[in-house]
Amino acid sequence: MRGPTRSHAGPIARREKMAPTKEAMPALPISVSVRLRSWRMMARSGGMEKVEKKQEKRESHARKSDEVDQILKEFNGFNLVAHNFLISANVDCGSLDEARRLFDEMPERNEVSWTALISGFMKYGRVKESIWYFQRNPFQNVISWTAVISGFVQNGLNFEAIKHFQRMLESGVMPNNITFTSVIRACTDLGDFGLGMSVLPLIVKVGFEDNVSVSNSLITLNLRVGEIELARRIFNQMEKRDVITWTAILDMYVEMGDLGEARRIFDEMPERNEVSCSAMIARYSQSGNAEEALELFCQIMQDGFKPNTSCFSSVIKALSSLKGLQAGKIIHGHVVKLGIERDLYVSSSLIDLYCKCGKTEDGRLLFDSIWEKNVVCWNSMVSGYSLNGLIEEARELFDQIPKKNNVSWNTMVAGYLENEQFDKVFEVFNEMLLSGETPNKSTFSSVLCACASLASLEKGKNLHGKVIKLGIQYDIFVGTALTDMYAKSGDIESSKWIFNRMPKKNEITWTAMIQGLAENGFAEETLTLFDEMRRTSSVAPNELILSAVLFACSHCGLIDKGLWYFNSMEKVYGISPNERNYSCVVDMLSRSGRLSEAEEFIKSMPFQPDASAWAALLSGCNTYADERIAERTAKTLCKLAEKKSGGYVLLSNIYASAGRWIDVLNTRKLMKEKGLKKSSGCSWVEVRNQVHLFNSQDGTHSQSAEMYEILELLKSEMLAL
DNA sequence: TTAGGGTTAG
Repeated sequence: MRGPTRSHAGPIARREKMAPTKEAMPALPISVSVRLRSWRMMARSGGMEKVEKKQEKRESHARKSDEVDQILKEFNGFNLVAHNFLISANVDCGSLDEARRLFDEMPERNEVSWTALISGFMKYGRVKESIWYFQRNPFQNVISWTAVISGFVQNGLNFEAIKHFQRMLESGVMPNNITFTSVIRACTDLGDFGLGMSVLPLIVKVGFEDNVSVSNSLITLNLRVGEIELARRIFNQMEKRDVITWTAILDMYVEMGDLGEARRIFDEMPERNEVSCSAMIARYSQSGNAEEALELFCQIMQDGFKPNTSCFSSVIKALSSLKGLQAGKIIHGHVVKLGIERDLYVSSSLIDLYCKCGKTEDGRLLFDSIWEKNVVCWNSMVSGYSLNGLIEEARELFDQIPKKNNVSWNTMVAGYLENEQFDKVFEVFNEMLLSGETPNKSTFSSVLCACASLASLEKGKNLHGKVIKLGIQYDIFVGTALTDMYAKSGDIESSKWIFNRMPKKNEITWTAMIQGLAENGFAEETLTLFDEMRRTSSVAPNELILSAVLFACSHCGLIDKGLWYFNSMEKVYGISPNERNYSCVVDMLSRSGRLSEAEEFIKSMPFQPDASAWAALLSGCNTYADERIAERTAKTLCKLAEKKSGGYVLLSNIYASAGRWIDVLNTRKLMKEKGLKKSSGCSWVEVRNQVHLFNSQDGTHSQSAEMYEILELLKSEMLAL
């Protein structure tokens, strides 16, 4: 039989009911005690899989139970210590009902019996039952109070934990180091720095300010709320430090963005264990330093360290970002060999790995092989489908998720965005709201991005209002999405307003703003902001930023500056200029009349120049009336038009913009002869959150007849005036 | 009775 919350081997002592005797309770022999303890330790350290394997080799589960029964019989059927051990052993294996049965049967219980059951219920999320026993517990000492407080914290009920801490103090029981550790953890999880630090005077009063566990939890509290200096001060003041202190301090440097220093600490740590190793690998992996994560993993393997499941899940994550399918398969082999493929962290990251490497079917096979899937497995598979363009499969699976969380919704929203089905983005977003799930930073950044793609200012403004209500408008992801949305919708002032108030900006934030300014024609501001970025931030210019800068230089007439930026792209920033960048330079030179230079520049391009480069030159030829170059350029454009479908339309447009109307007519004539049709233009307008499309050739809009009627009416009224 | 580490969305 399986327990309610995880797989278990079943109750340990299925014994017949014995008549308990209260008198004559000799102490349990040490050998028995040790044997029971080792059983318990085994259950604890390795989980039931390990226990089951060991049992297969040595003795059957039933025999072990018989052995325990035998021991109990030897001691007149009842021994308090043995019973307590049995309760703990059952708790460790998740057989809570058997633990309770044993407890209820006991003729006499001590504080250990009570605490074992109370903490046992807490451990498996059965909070109400835990409290029921706690309230009836005659031994409400510091240990059982602490068991309840830490139990609340484990179950995410942090306010309850604090409340019980207050009640404990009111009842006159003094906290110990473990109580303080649990209470500080509750404050950390609540993100309440003030509350956490308000416990400090009591810690000093009771004399635990030098305790390693208490200091460790205080360091973590400070790091979580960004009080890095205070965390460092606590660390410096500690006389004794353990492996947990050192692991926590790794986080401090990661928080400061100094992974190099974190690695130095890791290398110099006086003591390392599998947790500190997995912490370092995870930090590399989470910060996008996949190669380092992989290297460290290999190194600790070479050093003979046995990686745990955390190491595996982090290294698989690193491999999926590197698209390391082959290495991933090797790791998968190790995982199977070690029998840890059932770990949900490992299997979820493996699904992600296969999908990120384009092996969606392999990901699905793995997904189907998992018996007890959690929501992360589902989300990983949904995400896998959508990133491989299988958005319908993603939606189908999404609909089957038994208990969706906000990541499930965000995955689906992001999936539609990635697959450019913007109307679906809003549809799922609305479904999400209706389901009662609260959107978060991730949701808003995706939905705002959809608004930016549609240049849908009304929807974007509406979402901005929601974002303000949640107080997340200057978050790096949301702020960037808002900056981009306003810029793409043409509201550059609002875009600048958000950008200027963002406390932290990354490469994408700067790109959105610089590109936004350039595309909205604010050339000088583009260049000023680019200079500011170089002076004040550590962000390196990327291809998009430099394209925007070139575009701005071209529009400002800053030819030499533009050429200087163009030349520095490869030399200084290591970015190979693309066709767009080359065309931009051609445009720049042509606009300023340096036509021969522009023509030479086109010829020097490392790839086949596209129509836009020649078009820019032709436009310049028209402005500066250079017939010779114009003729050559027009011929080349004609050849290009023949090669490409739709080339004539482009050519005709180019001639039109260059004012060469005879050539326009000739091109159109040529198109007619070849039986080509000009594609129709269209425009759209957004009314009450709905985008209405208008086609220039056919009246596709359902209400076009009514619209024309109203137009006629307006016309006649205007004429009457 | 406790503190440090892991997977999926942006």
